[in-house]
Amino acid sequence: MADNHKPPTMADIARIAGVSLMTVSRAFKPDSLINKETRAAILKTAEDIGYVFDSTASNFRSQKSDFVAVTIPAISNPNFADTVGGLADALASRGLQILLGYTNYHMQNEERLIEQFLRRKPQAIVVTGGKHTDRARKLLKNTHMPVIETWDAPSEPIGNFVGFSNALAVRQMVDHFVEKGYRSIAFIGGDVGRDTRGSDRRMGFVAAMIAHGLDATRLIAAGPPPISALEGAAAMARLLETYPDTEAVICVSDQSAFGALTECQRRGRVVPTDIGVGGFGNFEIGEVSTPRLTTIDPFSRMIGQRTAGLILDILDGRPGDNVEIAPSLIVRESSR
Amino acid sequence: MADNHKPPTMADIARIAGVSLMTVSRAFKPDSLINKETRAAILKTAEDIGYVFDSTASNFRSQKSDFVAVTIPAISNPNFADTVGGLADALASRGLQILLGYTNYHMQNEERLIEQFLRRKPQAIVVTGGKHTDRARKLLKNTHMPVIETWDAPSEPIGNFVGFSNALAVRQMVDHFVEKGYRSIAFIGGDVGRDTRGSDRRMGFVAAMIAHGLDATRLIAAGPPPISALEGAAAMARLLETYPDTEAVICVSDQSAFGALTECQRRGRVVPTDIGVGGFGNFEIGEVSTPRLTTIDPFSRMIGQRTAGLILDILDGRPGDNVEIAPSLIVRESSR
DNA sequence: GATGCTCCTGTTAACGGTATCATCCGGGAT
DNA sequence: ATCCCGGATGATACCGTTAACAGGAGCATC
Repeated sequence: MADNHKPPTMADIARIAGVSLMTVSRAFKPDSLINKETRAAILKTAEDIGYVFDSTASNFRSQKSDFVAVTIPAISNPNFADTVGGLADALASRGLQILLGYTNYHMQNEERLIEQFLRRKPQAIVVTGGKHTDRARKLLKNTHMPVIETWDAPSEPIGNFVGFSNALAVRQMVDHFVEKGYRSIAFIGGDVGRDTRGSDRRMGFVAAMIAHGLDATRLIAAGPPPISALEGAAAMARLLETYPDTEAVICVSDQSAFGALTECQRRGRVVPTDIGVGGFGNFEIGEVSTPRLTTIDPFSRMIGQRTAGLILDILDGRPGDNVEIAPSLIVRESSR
Repeated sequence: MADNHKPPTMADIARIAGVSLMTVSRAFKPDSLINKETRAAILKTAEDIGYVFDSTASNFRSQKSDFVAVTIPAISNPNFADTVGGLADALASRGLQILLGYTNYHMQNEERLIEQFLRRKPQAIVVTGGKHTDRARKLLKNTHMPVIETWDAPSEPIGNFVGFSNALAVRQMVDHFVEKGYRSIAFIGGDVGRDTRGSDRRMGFVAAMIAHGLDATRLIAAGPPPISALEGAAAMARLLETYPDTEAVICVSDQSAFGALTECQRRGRVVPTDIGVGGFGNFEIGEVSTPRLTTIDPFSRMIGQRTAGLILDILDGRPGDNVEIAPSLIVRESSR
């Protein structure tokens, strides 16, 4: 097969098939008014000459893309990966493509990504969390496309949101621990302001402890996210040195909770008898550890699916309602 | 700020700033011939009227996008996530955007994704593995853009590749186990043909065992990928029931190896004394388990970085050389 | 026979940037 | 004065598709 210099266009197909350019165009739209045989002939011609539909030209002329832009803190966090997976699968049925960007937990990067994404005129833009730079907020506010914030329930959402209050979710865990008799409870992580979900969880911990009339000052820093199991273990070591009488610890994620758990075991502290451990995220690691981790399931994948539903609602002109996810406490053997 | 009906274009800026359209266009290209003050004035005007650059129009007219298309089996696999992360970071410096798609370990999905991606005329296309449907191969062969296969070292690459032989990587592990005195060695996973990396690893296991003159028939199925720790544990249970005298097991991934490890412990088999366990992938879970897992580090992130380098080489007209990654055996406490 | 309707096809004019080439200006070399 | 040259700007055509509108053919209805 000789290589001609220019890739074929619809005009080439039109000429060969003996129809007009517009008819060729229609042949490529699934639900357009066109004779079945005409379409078949056109598609065959297209296949024969190796025609490749030009989405760029199509998007340009119709002034809308088939993209949905999404920013997440990190692709390596299974929670966000699940959310994106749910979103992508649900949107694929409508032919919508995900445009994915990683902020590495930096709002500055998020702003840059948003700016880039807006240039492509996506059908909607999905961001993680409810905290953004002023400029990012302004950019999102000024746009006319659906804006969805996820993994949070901001009091002043930019557009809509699909998420939950991280603070309230942690409160569930504190309530559970207190009910089970733990009193001296510590929190690991969420010390770096830029991980807004982490610090929301820590703030939720503090508020809940105060509400129970308990000491809310046992806060251990674990550094910037993402917090690995090893960092969780290091934080646990510091915790036990600073507050040896700690009865329970709640960690910002299952990763760090797993690390904390192993550190307890290394030091001969029996979980959950000597010390209770709670995580966040319902990662697989908490399901296969010994003992298994008490955690909070944020329904990561569902967040993605509901986000997709919300986007489609809005695009179809239906009212777009915020979705409050209700994270669920999963009690396992790492707590009494 | 009242909302006018149409978003502003370069023509609007040109009118307001009193320059030609072309000058406005130049103001947005970093290294174009334009007076510094003129550019500043134009950019200020743009900011004032809330102009958003239209990448679609730009890509359309210049007949090239700033996309690099990438397909991976699953976003939730940390190895692939790392590869994409390395790729995305390295390409971002050149303003290239990743267009990411998940195949869910199905070549059919990969074919569909490739077809979609080609319509956007990306600068390059990156796929995972060296096995594809006939149609996908044909599509990739016919295109004129760089095609990179990763995570494999195919004997007949479509374009270039950045990867390694999964079979040879596993051979390293077998050699290590044999050297340490293990003889009755089993393999878990890789039974489903469609996970080509998994089955390559299993084939590598079989070949290596035969080369050592050992029994290569202890193969345990673990079902379709991705294989969770729980599935790894179940497979281990079956292994110990079928071949109680097994001295060591090599698993298709660290996830499944961790599951196998916990199952051994549940049954009172001491690792690595009673039984040796090896994984693949150098996941964090193998670093925090007790004992820690002997594994193979495929340098996931480096695969992404080197892929980016290769793409840039080709785009810049430099020769594009295949990159053979040399996965490295990491011996830890799960093997003697 | 006129009218209306459905189904299908065609003509034309964009969409918003950039490639290309032309032009203009000021200053240094000739 | 003339020429040349590099920096800066402008005029114009055009990338490949689709929106919008305009028919025409065939058939049923009045």
